[in-house]
Amino acid sequence: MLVGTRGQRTRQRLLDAAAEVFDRTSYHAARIDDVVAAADSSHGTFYLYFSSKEDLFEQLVGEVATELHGLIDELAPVTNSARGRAALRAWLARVSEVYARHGRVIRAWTEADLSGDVGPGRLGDEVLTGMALALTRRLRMPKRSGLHPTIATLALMMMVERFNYYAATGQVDASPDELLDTLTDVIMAAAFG
Amino acid sequence: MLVGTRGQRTRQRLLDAAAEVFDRTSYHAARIDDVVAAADSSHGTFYLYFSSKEDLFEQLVGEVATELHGLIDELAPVTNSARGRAALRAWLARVSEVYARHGRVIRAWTEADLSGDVGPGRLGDEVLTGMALALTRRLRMPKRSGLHPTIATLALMMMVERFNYYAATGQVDASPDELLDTLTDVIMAAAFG
Amino acid sequence: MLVGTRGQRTRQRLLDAAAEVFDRTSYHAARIDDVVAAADSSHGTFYLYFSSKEDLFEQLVGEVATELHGLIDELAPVTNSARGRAALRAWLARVSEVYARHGRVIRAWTEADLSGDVGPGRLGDEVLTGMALALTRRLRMPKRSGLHPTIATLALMMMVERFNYYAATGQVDASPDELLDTLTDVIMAAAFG
Amino acid sequence: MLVGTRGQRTRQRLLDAAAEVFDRTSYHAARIDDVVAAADSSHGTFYLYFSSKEDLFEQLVGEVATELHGLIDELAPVTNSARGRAALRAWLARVSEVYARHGRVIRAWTEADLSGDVGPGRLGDEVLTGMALALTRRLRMPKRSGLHPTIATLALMMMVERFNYYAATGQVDASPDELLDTLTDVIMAAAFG
DNA sequence: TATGAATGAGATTTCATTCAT
DNA sequence: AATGAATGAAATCTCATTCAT
Repeated sequence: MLVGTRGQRTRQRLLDAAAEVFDRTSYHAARIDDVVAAADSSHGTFYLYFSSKEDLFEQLVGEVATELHGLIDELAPVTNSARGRAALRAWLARVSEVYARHGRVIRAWTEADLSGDVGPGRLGDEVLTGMALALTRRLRMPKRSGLHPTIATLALMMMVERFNYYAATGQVDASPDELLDTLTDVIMAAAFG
Repeated sequence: MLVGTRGQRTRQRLLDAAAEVFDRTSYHAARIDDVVAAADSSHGTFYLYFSSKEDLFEQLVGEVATELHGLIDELAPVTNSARGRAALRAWLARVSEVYARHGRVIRAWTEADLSGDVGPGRLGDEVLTGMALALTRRLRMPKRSGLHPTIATLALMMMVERFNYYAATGQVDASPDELLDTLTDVIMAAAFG
Repeated sequence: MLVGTRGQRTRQRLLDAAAEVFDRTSYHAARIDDVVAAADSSHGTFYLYFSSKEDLFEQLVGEVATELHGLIDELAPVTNSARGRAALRAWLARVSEVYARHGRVIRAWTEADLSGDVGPGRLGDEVLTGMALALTRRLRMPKRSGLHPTIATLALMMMVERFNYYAATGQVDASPDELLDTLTDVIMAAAFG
Repeated sequence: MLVGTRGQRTRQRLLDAAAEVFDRTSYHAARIDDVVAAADSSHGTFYLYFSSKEDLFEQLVGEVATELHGLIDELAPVTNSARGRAALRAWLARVSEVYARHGRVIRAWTEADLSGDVGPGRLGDEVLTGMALALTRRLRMPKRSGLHPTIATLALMMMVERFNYYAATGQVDASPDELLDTLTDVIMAAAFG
């Protein structure tokens, strides 16, 4: 379904094409030429909507980062109960869903050289830390567990992130349900024993 | 300590310089020019020892991959006991130590576009799967745990890998001991409750 | 005061905007984009009134060239007398006035690459030579002065042109009166000693 | 006669070719492609010696500006005498000689868009003002002449500059001697009557 | 009469690789 | 064994002009 003015549709076509090209190759290997060819557009048009290749990438990543960031506050309290487990699993499902939908972009994001100060920053820095913090707040770990709360949840979120990343890029041989169950189980087991 | 013939020392200087440059920037952003400048050498000399930029990278990564691969068989059985915990922690320490020593190269390896068939392949494919397999074999999880053995250990290894990666690149605010304790605790808790 | 049909007003808006943009930058650096933005118009509209960027420039310069050309015949005879001096000064004042009013366009004209056969030609070729000729005819230099009549007046007109140019673009630190007096004095002194 | 290392000769070949191309066309119309073709070199080589097209131009202009600047202090006192006239003429001859040798570059310099703060600056600003100052100091004008000393000499230097410029670019129909005599005569007449 | 999205030829610049010394 | 000048294919980016609305 095409929406928006002609310009907006052209811009979206370029974004979609870029996502596809970044996926096929990588941020550095992708050429503007490939993107405009995939979008059936032209160089001139490209620079009408993006000031540079880097700008295109940032706009692309920006969308995904915003979506992931929005998940941070959506985790319900997770207690050692069937209800708690369900809440955690549902949240992980939402995370997975974002990865499934934007896997190609996240892949390029992870691989891109964004070590400079500009750009959306590394995946692990803001979004990952934010999600780990959500887990820290919501996961009602018993005191006696002996786990360092913030470090342990950060580690667990890294597991979640990496696993979804590999799953989204087809490098893990497991069904979505197995994946979700396993992640949920590991986190519940780590938190509540 | 300088060893080897003049040629061997020159080759090593280039390898060291490449590691430094890859760390400062990234595989794609790094130029031969930067490498030879850092090594106080010249373009001509570079191509005496490496057939291409990719060849340089492969030789660099090869050393680390070999070392990580060697760790696969060194994990002792991990039972739900103080001894089992100690064995796991010791192994994780060795993994961390490799990351600490070669973090810059692993970082470039992870970020590089090696999706083609050439090169040492992705970190997750061979080495990570191999280490997960080792964990599967050595971690004596009770049947009743409900965890899917291979998938769960793969997830845990992803956690280990990512955490060490972030730690090696200075992006995690935790001491080496805290890091190791946390990883060990989470794995023990996940496996034995 | 807005005059003419809507179309004529639009054309004038574009001409005014072009004069402003040429002044800010230069003929080559000025982009159609800048002109239509300054005129609050659009690319499509621009090409309704001008067939090309060069056409715009020619129309712009044409006005000024016509005006300067008209001055050629307006110089009264200049004798070695107060009246002669006054005639010369009045004429120079008119030249200065044109420069003051159209300085920005003349500046672009002077700097533009119009070495081709098209366009209004170089400032020095037609207009400047014509004005020098007027000076030659009107300046009643005594035979004994030893000056080569046509070459000397050409040189003096170059002085006039350059000085007005620098003055119009604010690069000379002198009042209009000082400027006129100096030019008049130099020419009178050169011609009559 | 080719001198210097291979690199220095290549750089000089590129500078010479650039002077030729700037002359044939103009700064803006000249393409790197033309320059390297004229120098029988390549794009890569070009950027070995110049960081950009602008840099090339600045290096080219720098040489000429330095040479012109060097003339500032070489003017001997000019009194109302045959000796003074000879001193002035000799100095003007040196100025003309620089214009004859570097006319093509000065032409490009004058036409180039150097209104920004970077670059060697406009011809009139430093060099021209400097030469006018030299004239002010050296030209022993009688008090009673009524001329404004600094403004009048600035005007005269503008005449000198423009005239040499047109002569160097073949737009004036006069022999070098006529040119020099005329400029000398006009300045002497203006200063001493 | 006006618009502005689209175009594409052509410009500048980069960098892995070669080769004469 | 080492050098570094030279290369050129290929990348990014610009902008005068066109055209559908």
